Amino acid sequence: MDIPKTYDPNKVEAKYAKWWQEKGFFKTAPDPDKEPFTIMMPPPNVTGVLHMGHALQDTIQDTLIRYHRMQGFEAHWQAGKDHAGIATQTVVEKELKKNRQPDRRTLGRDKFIEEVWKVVERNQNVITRQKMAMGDSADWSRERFTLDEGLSRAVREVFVRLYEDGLIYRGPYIVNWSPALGSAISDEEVDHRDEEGHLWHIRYPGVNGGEGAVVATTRPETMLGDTAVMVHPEDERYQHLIGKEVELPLTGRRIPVIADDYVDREFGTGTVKVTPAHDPNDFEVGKRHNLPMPVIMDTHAQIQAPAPEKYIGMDRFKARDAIIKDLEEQGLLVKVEKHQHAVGYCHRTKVPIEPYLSTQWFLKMKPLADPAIEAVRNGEIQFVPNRWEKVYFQWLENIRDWCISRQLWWGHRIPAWYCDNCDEMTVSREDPGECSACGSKNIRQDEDVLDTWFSSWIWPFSTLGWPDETDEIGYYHPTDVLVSGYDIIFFWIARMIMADLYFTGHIPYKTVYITGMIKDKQGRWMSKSLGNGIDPLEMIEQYGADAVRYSLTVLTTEGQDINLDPTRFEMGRNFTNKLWNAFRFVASQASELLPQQLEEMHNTARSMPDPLSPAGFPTPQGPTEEANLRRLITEAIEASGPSALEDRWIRARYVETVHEVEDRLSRYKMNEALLAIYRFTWNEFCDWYIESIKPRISYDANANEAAATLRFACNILEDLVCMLHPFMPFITEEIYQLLGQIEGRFLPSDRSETVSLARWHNADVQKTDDKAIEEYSYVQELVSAVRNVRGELLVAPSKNVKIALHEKDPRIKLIKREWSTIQRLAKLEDDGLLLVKEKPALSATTLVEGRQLFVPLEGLIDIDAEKARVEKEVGKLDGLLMGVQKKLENKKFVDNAPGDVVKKERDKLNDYEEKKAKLVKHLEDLLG
RNA sequence: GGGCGAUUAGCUCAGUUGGUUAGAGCGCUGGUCUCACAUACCAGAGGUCACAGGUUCGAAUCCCGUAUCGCCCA
Repeated sequence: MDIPKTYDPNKVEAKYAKWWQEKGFFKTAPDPDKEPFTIMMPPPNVTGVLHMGHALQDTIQDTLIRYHRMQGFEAHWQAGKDHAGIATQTVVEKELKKNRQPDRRTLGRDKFIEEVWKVVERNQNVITRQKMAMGDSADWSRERFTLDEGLSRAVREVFVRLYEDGLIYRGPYIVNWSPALGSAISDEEVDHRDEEGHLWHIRYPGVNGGEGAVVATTRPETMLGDTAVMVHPEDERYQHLIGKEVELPLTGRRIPVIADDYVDREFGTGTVKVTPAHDPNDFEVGKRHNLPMPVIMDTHAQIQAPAPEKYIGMDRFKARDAIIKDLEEQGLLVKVEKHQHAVGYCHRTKVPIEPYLSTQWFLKMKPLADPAIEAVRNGEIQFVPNRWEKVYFQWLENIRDWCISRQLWWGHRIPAWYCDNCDEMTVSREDPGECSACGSKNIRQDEDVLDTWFSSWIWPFSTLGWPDETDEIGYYHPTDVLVSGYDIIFFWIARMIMADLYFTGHIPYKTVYITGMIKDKQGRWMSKSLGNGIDPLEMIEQYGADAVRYSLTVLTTEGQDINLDPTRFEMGRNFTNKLWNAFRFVASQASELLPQQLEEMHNTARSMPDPLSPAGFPTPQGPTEEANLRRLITEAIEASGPSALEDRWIRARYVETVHEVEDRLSRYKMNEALLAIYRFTWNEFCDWYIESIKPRISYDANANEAAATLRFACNILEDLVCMLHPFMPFITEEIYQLLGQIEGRFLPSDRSETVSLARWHNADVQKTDDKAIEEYSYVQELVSAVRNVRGELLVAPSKNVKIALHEKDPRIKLIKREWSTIQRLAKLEDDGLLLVKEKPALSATTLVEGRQLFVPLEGLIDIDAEKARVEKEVGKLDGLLMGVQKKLENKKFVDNAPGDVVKKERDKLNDYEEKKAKLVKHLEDLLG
């Protein structure tokens, strides 16, 4: 077999990504005989490309999916994409501008939407290909899009039902307005930042030249929309003002002074201006006091009528400067103070939010929130790590109504129609042809679209065919795990739970696994503007998808943020290289030896006597020969069970590793699961097992034994790649396929076509082997001890040495049995085992299991180096002894600690003292 | 203002229910191109577990506080 010397991930990965799809291994269907395991893939925005966050979350999801698929679950990973209203529309508008095409308004709604679809279709494919490159084993044939026909129907059903249930309402309220987007946004889309601003004290003169009032404000430009001045009703300083009027500077208007206990007497002057159309609190005041509510800014936050002519058309911040200047000139600016305050920014455009009075659609959240709180409170849904539950509760318990309308074109258009004849509104599942009240055909659909999250919050069931009662809903839903980041707990996760409970009566998923966020090396968010993003595809190209997955998984711990340095992918690459070479070694030996042995079996089978014919008669041809061959093969397979100590040891360690992986995965400790496999692969299979079998497979070894050993090694390696497959799907598939091609390995007939459908070897049905582990550990300790002496005394690697043990050492039998292994690993001479009564001259001394092991180094030993080495050992023991002695001298410890703990300490004390005595004796010898 | 997280080796991070000689990868030091792998092998150095108290026979781990950094909510 021709195995390339270096592993080329790009080539291999492309091959299997394609093959898996062609074979349809990841397609699922409701199957009552199998238990489902389902994950809904968080739908990525169609605007973007894959980023590191996706790479991390997809890796975790894919690992869970592949693991369960191998365990025999109908493992369904629901793929899909999100139309991402604001993001997509913005991207397309920018693109139009860049290409000097007509802008959105000029194009008109229909033409513009056509343009968006073009971009979306282009991006859709790119994203899917990227996810396939990651190795995502999703069922792409069931992929959904939030704007496809079925999901659009589901969205409309949800809207209409909530409207009919009285939870959706429409009306004029103060909303968070993003002047950059020209749209309302929800509370969650506003970021608050503490900023150093100013508090301007402005005099509003009394109507008859009186003093009037001095108001303090952080946003003087809004004064153009003031319709009152307000004081606290019990504030004795201002009793005389209540009910009077003051002049509103720059406008020529008069406004009343009202009393409302909303006012904080301690803040500023205790007198505040009231701008009902541009401040949420003032809006409430305005309603209470029946104040007029002039809107003095347009949708781009430029001043508009009824503000004075002079300011019209000015941007709000330019207007602020102008107003301050004008007030100053008129002597009405009393004082300016520095002032720390929170400013809301549009999450997407980073532009300050304008509180803005406009007519929008809202969803009452309280009735939806209560069951969602309960579902987590009673443990039906669990967050991992569970600290996020607190965040979830905090938000739901203080929930506010959700503004769901957006002044955009790209999205689900609100299914409400207004009648031009009777002013009635029709809300309907089907597009109505006429007004539901007066029957007029003169109706217009609402111009606005719904918030994107209004379609993604029903993702777990809309993707499965809801509102129809499909088999899929009954089978896959509720799903098992949601894997997502903490940044969208409010936007998405909490809302999904609310929607599912309301519409299906079920939870959407049992577990919410919250990942950390990927930051740059210095812990900063990755962003385009900083240019510090790491492109996963670039990394895949450079290191391979398996390496990227490996590194991301290992770096993920309990939802902690990851500060990612791209060089971290080297560890993944190194691991794939290590695994590849281990495979290359075993497979190249096996593919040379096993076919030869098979050939011999054929010959033997031919010359074997027919058991039914009398001895001495010539062997007949045909079925008997085949039967003989079968017998020989069966024998060969039996012979390739674990026979040597290292076989039994590696098998036992494999079983223990499977056990560890299962345990860690069940607790979502992905990194620990993978590290267990890593250690098994590198530090046990490669460092010890392969090295141990080398004598048995070398050219001068017995051919049958070598063949059996290689068959066993191939089997272990195959088990290993199966265990690793959920984490690193590509290289494991490649190795699995190539292992299957080794002639003479005698594969079981039920061996699966692909490793992705290989059966997971559950640990609980396999046996470990304590004796093998105990004995092999001694071999390891012995070898390490000799290596330590060699290393510290700078014995040349090419130089073989001898070892000497006391003739009564209880391990001598074991050493003799495992001599070929020990000899090779410790680099000993063929006859390098000496049994002695006392220490040979000029020997280094070390301890194995507390007993002395001598390394005679005549002519090589450097007394000073050996002294230094042993003194270091003694020093270590002294440290340990001190700790133990201190404990045992403490009467309280001896009296109070559990018996076994005290005994352990006593044993340690004896052990250390014995060891020390031996080494001290050795030191004395060296000096003497 | 409320909440959460972090602080462990030069760097990036692990460390279950309190009892280990506190670990890994990278980096570092010394030695090896040993017929799978130099993306490797062998050996080694390196930590007062942020600080200060407390509980306990015993604390990196539990409790209180302080400091620094970061995030979320208001």
